[in-house]
Amino acid sequence: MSTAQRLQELYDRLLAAYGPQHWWPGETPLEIMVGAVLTQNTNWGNVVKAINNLKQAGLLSLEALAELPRERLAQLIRPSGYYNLKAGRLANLLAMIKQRYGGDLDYFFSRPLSELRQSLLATKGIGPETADSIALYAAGQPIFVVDAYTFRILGRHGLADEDMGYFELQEVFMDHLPPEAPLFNEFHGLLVQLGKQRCKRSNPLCPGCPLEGW
DNA sequence: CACCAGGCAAGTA
DNA sequence: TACTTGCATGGT
Repeated sequence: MSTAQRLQELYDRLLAAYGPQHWWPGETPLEIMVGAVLTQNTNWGNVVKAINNLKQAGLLSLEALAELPRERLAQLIRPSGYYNLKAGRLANLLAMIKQRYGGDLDYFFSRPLSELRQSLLATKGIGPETADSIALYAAGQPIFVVDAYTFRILGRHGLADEDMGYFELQEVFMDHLPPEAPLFNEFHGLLVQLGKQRCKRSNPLCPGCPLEGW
């Protein structure tokens, strides 16, 4: 069984079990980008509270966020945790987009994938997963997003080993799947859905697991 | 009550 | 280079 075939079966099983996830759970590219930073090591429910605070204050726009005092921003995103840290990270990101791309979000997202990722990764506080989440889900570009669930699930089933890093695991997907954003989008969403199902670390063969025997 | 969640960067040896 | 630690809220 080739890696390509195994990945295809993984995808098919998850899709059959959970159906389309239509990710990212956010309405605009800006909201998706902000959510990608806020969800770093944080439960999504807390991120929703933080984003709602920004929405209700009418501050969920590039201009408003960029002009917001750091302390005020921190208080608004408080429910998402690490709020001082994340306020700084958001500010770094907004500053980068302003400085390099004139604050034009559509233009920024339309840059070639390599440049987009390079700019994101050069921003302090934006690591591989956050950068790729923004590139895929906010910009719609074909890059596979790896996260803690991806390591756990693929590791448990023999497609990733312990010493594998982010970019290595990413290559497992990129090297064996067609580079299509809609596929990468759905695949990652499905992996997170499985990861959240409480089928976590101890019991790969819990009853009814869609990956039974995979 | 302890543990965890869709990371990342800085510090230590 | 390879570990370890700080960051923080809210749900289970």
